[in-house]
Amino acid sequence: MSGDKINKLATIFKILGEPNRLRIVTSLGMECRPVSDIVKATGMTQTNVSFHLRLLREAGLVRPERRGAFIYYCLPDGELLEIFDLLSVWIDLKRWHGEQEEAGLPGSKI
Amino acid sequence: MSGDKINKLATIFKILGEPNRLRIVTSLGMECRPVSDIVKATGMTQTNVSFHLRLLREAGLVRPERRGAFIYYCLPDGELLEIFDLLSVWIDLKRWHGEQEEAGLPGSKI
DNA sequence: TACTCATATGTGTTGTAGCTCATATGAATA
DNA sequence: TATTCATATGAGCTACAACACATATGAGTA
Repeated sequence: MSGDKINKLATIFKILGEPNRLRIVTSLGMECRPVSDIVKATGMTQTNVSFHLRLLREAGLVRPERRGAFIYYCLPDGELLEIFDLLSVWIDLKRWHGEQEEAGLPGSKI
Repeated sequence: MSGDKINKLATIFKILGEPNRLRIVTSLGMECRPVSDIVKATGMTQTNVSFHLRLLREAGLVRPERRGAFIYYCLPDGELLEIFDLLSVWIDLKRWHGEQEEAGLPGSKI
């Protein structure tokens, strides 16, 4: 994989690697919601939601849409949610046995 | 999606959101390689590779395997790489138009 | 135009991630 | 067992991410 691709991928991962941001994205689902709804749904402060929305927006992970006094935010498409599900299933099935404490070599401290 | 699932997902994303770590993972591909190989392939210092390998290991994203004096690291399975490809294609096709500078509302500064 | 509501943004603080240096551990070999 | 090679780990530094507060902007309405 090219260095450029890796950097873009890492950027997306980093953006999604913040629990509050991931909550915002998943709370959207496939519907567009105004910021005030996201604030209510997540319990975060308005300032903080706006802060994270900007990063998500600049990364292209979320799309704003003004409707009157409100600004609705939407996911660009549903594929992202499908990828989340894939990874989530992967985590449940293949990994995350406890806290991965015993990740070393069997019978050794590495 | 449950809060627990979101946290686990966010943890994985955060781990993969560091370019050097992502380079380590993708440089492994489906083969197991000793740390010294990873050091050569990535150009990072040994200390730093070890530092990141620990995080990857604790997250279950990489599996160590001692062979004599060497410790080989492997990906637990290939599905992870497939997910990377999915996201990478998504980035190329749907997103990342320039630097997303024009992510606001058309004809408005939001 | 003045006022209100919804959202964005600039500034400052604080915790933590990433990195390096020095050193420890553990396997192989003489 | 002494030495060497491969890798891990603890301590300390620095930069940046996440957050809050105060304030600005921009749309709707009286």
